[in-house]
Amino acid sequence: MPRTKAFRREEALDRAMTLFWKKGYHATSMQDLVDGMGINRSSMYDTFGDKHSLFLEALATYKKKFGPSDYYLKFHSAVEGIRTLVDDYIKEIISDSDNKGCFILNCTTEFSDEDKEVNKLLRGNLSDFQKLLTSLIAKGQQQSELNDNKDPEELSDFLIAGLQGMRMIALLVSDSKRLKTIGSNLLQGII
Amino acid sequence: MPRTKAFRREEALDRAMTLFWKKGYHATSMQDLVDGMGINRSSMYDTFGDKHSLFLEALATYKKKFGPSDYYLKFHSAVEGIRTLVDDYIKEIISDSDNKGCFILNCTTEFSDEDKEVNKLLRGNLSDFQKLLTSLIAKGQQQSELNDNKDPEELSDFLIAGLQGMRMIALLVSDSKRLKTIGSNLLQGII
DNA sequence: GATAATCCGGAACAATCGTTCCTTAATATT
DNA sequence: AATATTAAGGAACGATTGTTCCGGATTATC
Repeated sequence: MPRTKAFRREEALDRAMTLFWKKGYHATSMQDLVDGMGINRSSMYDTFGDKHSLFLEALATYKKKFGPSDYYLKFHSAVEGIRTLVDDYIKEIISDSDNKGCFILNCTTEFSDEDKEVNKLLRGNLSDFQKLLTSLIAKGQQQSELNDNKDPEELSDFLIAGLQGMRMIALLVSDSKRLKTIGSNLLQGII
Repeated sequence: MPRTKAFRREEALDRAMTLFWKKGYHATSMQDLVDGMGINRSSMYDTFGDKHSLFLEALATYKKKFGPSDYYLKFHSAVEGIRTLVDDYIKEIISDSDNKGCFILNCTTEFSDEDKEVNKLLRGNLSDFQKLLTSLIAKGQQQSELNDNKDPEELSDFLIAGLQGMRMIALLVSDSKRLKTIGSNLLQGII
């Protein structure tokens, strides 16, 4: 009976994610979204509800696609896992040609405490990141790849701070060599 | 002949700074500013021009008040200067009870490349910060307080990334002990 | 006290904001 | 072919956006 959907929900959501990612929540208008998502205004409201709901879905999509992944736990060497994670992080920054930055970090500054739902997602992402790195570092210490004179959790905090700060610097300075140097200094900090 | 100003320009600008700092550029309306600055709408336009000009002044004010200061160069021990800088940074974060974060970092994510004037100010701030830390680290190496096996500039990048990332984390997690631990790990990274 | 500069209150502007609604077109299932 | 569901097009809503303008109140200087 029903007509098949003429647009793919997932694809439209992907485009919304990119728009919010690039311009932020407040600066992105529904008109921008209608234009950028390639679907009708009515379809947008029917499919995603209001602007805020659409934004939450877009942010959740980003977290799923670009957020912490268990992939890095699968390396035999924990240190190799961490090194790959840092390298991938830098690659992601370098390939961000239009300087969108990290959607999560963008939201962290845009919504201080004004939006509880957004805040919960952001804290969840940070928590996931911390758990991942803590596991990796603990594993590296058990394998004696890493010095075990420091708490894995505290080293994880240190590493996350460094990576996120690196992302911020990259928004103002595009010099891949400098990023790589920061990355290598961060790795030395946890060995 | 002229009536004396009934409000102090500096004080009004200070309040505008706090408003933009807390909510960002796009989310702060002129009505918010009229209410928050405590002056009349007409006076606001007469004194500061349009919204964008007011914002630039507010941001410049922040940079002057909270940006990199040569104060830390005056310590006899460079390491003590750096340590004090890091401690002050952490104190500033902790005392930020309503989670405004860093105005500069907020702007870095809000304006990717859309505003050249803002971007110039942000890059200037980063550059000043780098020069300050590079001087401090170089001085520390000359005084043999620091190991000189690494380039001061690269250590400065490393330190800035860590400090800025710490600020981002603090927006989601309020735990001063964790911040201090990150700070001490950062200091160890440059020794 | 007259003059001139400033501040204030508030109305008004066009433009845009997010959102809703109605009508028409299209198509997969019965 | 009839039906039901979806997408599309577009007008319209009230609210808010940034900005301008005018009239009146205030006050330091002459």
